[in-house]
Amino acid sequence: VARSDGTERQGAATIIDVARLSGVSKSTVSNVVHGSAPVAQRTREKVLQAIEELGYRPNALARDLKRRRTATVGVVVGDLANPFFGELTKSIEQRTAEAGYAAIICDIHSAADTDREKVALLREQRVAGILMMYFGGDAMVIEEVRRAAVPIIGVSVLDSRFDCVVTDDAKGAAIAVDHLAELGHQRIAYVPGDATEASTLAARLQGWKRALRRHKLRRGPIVTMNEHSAIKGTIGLETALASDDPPTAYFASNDTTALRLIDRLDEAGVRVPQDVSVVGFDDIWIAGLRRVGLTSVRQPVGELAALGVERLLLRIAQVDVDPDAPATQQKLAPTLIPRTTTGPAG
Amino acid sequence: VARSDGTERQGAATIIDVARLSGVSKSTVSNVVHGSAPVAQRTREKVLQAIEELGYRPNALARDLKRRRTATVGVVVGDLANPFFGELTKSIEQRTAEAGYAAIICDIHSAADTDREKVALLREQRVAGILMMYFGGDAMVIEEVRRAAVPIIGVSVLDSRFDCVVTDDAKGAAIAVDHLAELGHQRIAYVPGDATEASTLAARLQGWKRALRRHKLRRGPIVTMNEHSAIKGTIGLETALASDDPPTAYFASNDTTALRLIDRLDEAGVRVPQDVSVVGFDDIWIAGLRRVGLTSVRQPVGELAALGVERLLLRIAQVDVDPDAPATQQKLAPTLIPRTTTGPAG
DNA sequence: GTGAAAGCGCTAACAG
DNA sequence: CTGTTAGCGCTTTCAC
Repeated sequence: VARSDGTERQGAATIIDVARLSGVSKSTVSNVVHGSAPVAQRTREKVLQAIEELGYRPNALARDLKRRRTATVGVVVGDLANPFFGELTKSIEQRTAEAGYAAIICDIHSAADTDREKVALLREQRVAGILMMYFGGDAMVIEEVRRAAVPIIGVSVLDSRFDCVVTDDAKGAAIAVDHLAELGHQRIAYVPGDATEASTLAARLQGWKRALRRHKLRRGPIVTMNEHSAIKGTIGLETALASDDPPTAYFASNDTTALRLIDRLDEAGVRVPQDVSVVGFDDIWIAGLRRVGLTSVRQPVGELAALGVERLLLRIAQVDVDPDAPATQQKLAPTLIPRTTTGPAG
Repeated sequence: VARSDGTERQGAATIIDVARLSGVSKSTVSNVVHGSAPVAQRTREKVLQAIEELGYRPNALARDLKRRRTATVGVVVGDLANPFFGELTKSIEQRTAEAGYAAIICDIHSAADTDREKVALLREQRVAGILMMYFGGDAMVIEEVRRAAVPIIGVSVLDSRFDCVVTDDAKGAAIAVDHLAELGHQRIAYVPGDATEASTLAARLQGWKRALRRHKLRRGPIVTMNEHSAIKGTIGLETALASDDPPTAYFASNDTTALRLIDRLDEAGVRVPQDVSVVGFDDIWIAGLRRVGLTSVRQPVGELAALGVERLLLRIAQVDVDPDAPATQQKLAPTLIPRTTTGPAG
């Protein structure tokens, strides 16, 4: 970008550069850019041409600083590489983009990355709101957003302290167990996956327990795929298989876990579905492939994203009016998609 | 946040609020926050306490506006829901976060979302640099970033006009064809997937053609899974299967396409690998499941992300020194992972 | 060690 | 219709 003194401008053109080149004032430029006030046709053209010539783009930093609000939202996700969260994040990004918001996405890569730090970062960026697909439960996070009056919405995360849009996980677990019980299974294990968010994990566990009780079935074991996670009350897969009374069905907390479980079962020579049945949760697209054929509980991904973003936008709009409106919880209905990894109890 | 006049403060606390509460000046607060100048122990403590009390977070907008540079990068991705890009994006976000940058992620959801618009948006946000995992080839994009001196790096995208870090796609295609040729296949089809980025698609097509020639094999058909994409020179799967001389092997441009292809083959009663072999590209984790067992060309995802981000940081550091340094291209070696979807030609 | 002052680029009254 | 002005919250010399 050449300047009148012949030197190259440092950095990008500013509104002043445009004003100078077109011989008008900053305000007029601002008016043609935003259409906030009527501008004479001839003036507008001159300004537009100057903008074109200089490759001018308004500086969002300056605009937002002045306006005291940004058109940016923060998105916190536990694992983008998990296809379920990949799809959900994509869908969320689409909705926010449509609403004119840029999305700063933060993945929680390890224990070193805490949601608390991510939220602090997002606050510094003055995001208009935050969508959480992962929440560790830290009260400081709640405190931080509350005092700053930054709306926060849990998507596929349930916490009574903020608005949430979730699948009815307990019900999802229940319909999975119903399906298995109808097939005659008596010993149904639960397989929590570490790829699942904590509150979600708990709700599905709860749903599994209740459904077993409802069907008057003994509670099956909680089987973990992760050797080092020696959580009490849990047993490893080998132990489960070697027991006197091994499970004939496994309900996994999500599809990636179900898929890894089936792989281990295949490896161990346990036939699915002849010997044991497996049902997953999420219904990621891979589950639908013939060779996979995973029976799964489908979550309405698109709705989750749409309602989560809608709620966030609502909160953003009302933040000055009623920042302390009570938290709302929306639970969407899941659907069982029976496929070929479940069959009659042997 | 209570103010001295008893009212609630609007919005977040500023550096001035902190200064007032601790009885010092803005500069001193700034100094304790950044350690940019020595501050007396007692003063520092007072300031720190005020910060704590007010829940003060520096406003990144104001800081960046003043500094004339942000700690934000833009990431443009074609399809986050594709597991390959999910993994790659996750890995990239991790690297940028480690380097202290926030990532604004833009997915190209449809033809209505152009990379050009996304780049314009990112420029307005004054991102320090852009990572492109999708590029439509629009010259305006190049022009836009060039004149604004915003570094841009293609990751898994190849274009001579900017720095790129890619897998050697032609070589990947070649080793896939080599594998098939060794198994005795003579008629090898190419299956482009619309989930693959254009330059990548072209490179793999090129590699396939060359390898066939090298093996002195006739060029097989280009088979499309997408009925409406009646690109000339392409045939539908049904047509391919019904031909006098059907392919005995298919090389798909990526794993999701390969997986969908196998599903269609299964549906049509064509056995894989007994009747035909299929090899994919990317080696997403699903490919490794026993029930899937997809032979695939592995891309070094972690390296792609690491080198891409490294290169971007380098460019950002040098942007004032040498903004016009020539574009560099790094090609990483792919590896063939043979599994069970490929076998000897019948 | 600490404070005062000058902007960064922009918007939004308010005059003219 | 168009220009002037006063900041948004922060960093960064430069005095004291």
